[in-house]
Amino acid sequence: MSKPTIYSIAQRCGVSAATVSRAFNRPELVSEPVREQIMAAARELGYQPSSAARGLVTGRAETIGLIVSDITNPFFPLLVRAVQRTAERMGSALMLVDAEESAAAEVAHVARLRSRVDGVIVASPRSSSAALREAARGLPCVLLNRPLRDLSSVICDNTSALFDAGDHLYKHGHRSFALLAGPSASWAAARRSQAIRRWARGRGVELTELGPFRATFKGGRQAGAALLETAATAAFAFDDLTACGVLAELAGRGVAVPGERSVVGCDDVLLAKTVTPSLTTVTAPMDDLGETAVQVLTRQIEAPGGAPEHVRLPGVFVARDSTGPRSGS
Amino acid sequence: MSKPTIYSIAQRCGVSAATVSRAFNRPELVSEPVREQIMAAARELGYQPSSAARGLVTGRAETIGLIVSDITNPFFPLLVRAVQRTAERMGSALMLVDAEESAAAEVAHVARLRSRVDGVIVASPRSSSAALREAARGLPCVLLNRPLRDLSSVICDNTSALFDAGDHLYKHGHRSFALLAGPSASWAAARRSQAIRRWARGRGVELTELGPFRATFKGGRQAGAALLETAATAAFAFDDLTACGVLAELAGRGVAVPGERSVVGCDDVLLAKTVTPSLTTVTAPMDDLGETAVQVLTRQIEAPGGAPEHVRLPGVFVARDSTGPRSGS
DNA sequence: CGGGGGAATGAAAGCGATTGCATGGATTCT
DNA sequence: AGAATCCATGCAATCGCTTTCATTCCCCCG
Repeated sequence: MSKPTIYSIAQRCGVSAATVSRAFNRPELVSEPVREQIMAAARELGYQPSSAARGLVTGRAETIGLIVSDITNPFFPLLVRAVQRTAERMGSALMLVDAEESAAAEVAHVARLRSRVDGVIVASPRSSSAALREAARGLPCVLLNRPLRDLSSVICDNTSALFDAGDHLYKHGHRSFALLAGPSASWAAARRSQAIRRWARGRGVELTELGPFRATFKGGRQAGAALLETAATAAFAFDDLTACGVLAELAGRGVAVPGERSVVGCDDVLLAKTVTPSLTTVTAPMDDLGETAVQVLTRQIEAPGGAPEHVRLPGVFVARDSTGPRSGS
Repeated sequence: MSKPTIYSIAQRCGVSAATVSRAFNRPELVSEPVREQIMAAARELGYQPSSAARGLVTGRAETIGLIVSDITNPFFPLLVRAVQRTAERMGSALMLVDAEESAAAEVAHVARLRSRVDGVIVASPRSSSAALREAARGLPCVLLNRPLRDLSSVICDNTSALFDAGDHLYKHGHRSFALLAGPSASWAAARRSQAIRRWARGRGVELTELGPFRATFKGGRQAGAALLETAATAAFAFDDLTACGVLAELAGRGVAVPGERSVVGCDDVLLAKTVTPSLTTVTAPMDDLGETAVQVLTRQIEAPGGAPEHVRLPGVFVARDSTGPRSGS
């Protein structure tokens, strides 16, 4: 027997297909006994409404797309989880694509998803603003961690948390700092560097800028090596992955952390807690970020052409074991 | 103007909708000039075929589902990438759901995906065999890392690599081992434990079994603590995450690795290379696993009701810095 | 020069749902 | 009692595409 449809059920219950459809979508329009009979038949036949058919008539795919620049970056899994969970709560499925770090792939994927989703979330896009704008034309779209005037965005702003991080180090007696800058193409990297510079200026402490380094473990090792050539006793790494590289490099050279140098990361990926010493870092509110992104997107979908929304969520400083009092002196 | 359809294009080009459809799907059936004209018009109008409409008539969603038991487990990102990449090459999109470690959620998600995908891959399922079988009834399905007679499966078999790991330790002079068992509900855990037992028996060395421990960082710390109460100089952790926990616990207690104890993990997640010391482990062929799973699934989709396939891919032992010669003695 | 065959195209029937409108019966109001 | 409502349901159009079958036109061969 082929897949059950509303017609199989209708026939079996001696009603019309419309009634079956209503029993599912507007149950209050169907009398109780009929509705129950229909539900029973549906369960018995293992009926599942065809989302293609429904999508065709409603014009909604009940699906959203999520494009991540690099799924292997430990930053993303928690985000993916939050997005998926929220989407599901809103009755939508999640289509995930991994751009594998290619800007070109990003926009190509947006194009490919167009016909299958109601809207997309692009996380930490690497593409140019123009390319993004063009790719999203006529498609509800929310950017994550990348502001852009004409498109909605949800960003995590770590400025104040980085100030806290700086103060934390300052209180521990540190007076000479290093800024291990992230990739120059990254909006987040620019923003973080800027925050740290401002903080250092405000505090009147010495700040040595190094980099940019790639946002990878290897890049972190290079950053660590560079750090050792300075007199800085504390360093701000671009993100946790970089920070882990720094830690590894320092450990490899027998430099104690936090004994001789303190290191702070950013993002608070899973890695941060598991590495030794555990990382002092800035926690990004992943759940909120993902949830908010989906909500904003949903609004865009329901009111196409509406004004773009911009949401800013702050990160939170968290002290762990990679920072401590300034060494000996 | 509303979304362009094949009709808009047909009208614009003075041909019928059927011709437009053919121009896309069976270009050899359309004369060259007409085809080009259609393509030009399509590009100009920004036409994107509605996959809902196509899906409705072809009965194919051109989408596959991937259910992972826990996306935050570092084992998965590479797998997701491999699956997505392969699916895309086959012209399919990927719907991802995260069961958040709940067995009940797994089967519920299979049910939810049913109507939107052509088939599903369930990675490292936690559900009971019966529940899985029932959930997959009538839906092409491939299990990853979980064999089950009536369903197709792709598994990573680490038996021989674990033998290599044992031999590697043996050559370094170790004679007393600990087995830090993984969750008892996990097929992989059972299989790995069994392999290690067999190896130890074959070698005639002492093997202390500890656990089971949860497959998390915390579980690893407990395992590390337990390890220290034994005289074993080398330990097999269930997976890399556990191994990282062990490392952290040992480091926290000032026990040198590999100086005093050697530790081997399993899976070779990203973490394994980044942790200090880097983990000696067993590399799972993620790309192959993902690719094979999609291929097997595709075959199931094309030949529904065909016999289930079972593929077994071996892991590969890789020595890094968490293992070394037996301590002093 | 007539007919067979092939290539290019069109007409139309669905695919499985949703939904506006029409209908008929029961209920209520005056 | 007749009219006005209202509720539950059915009819039929529609969403955008694929695909079968029929049609037309042209070329080639006997």
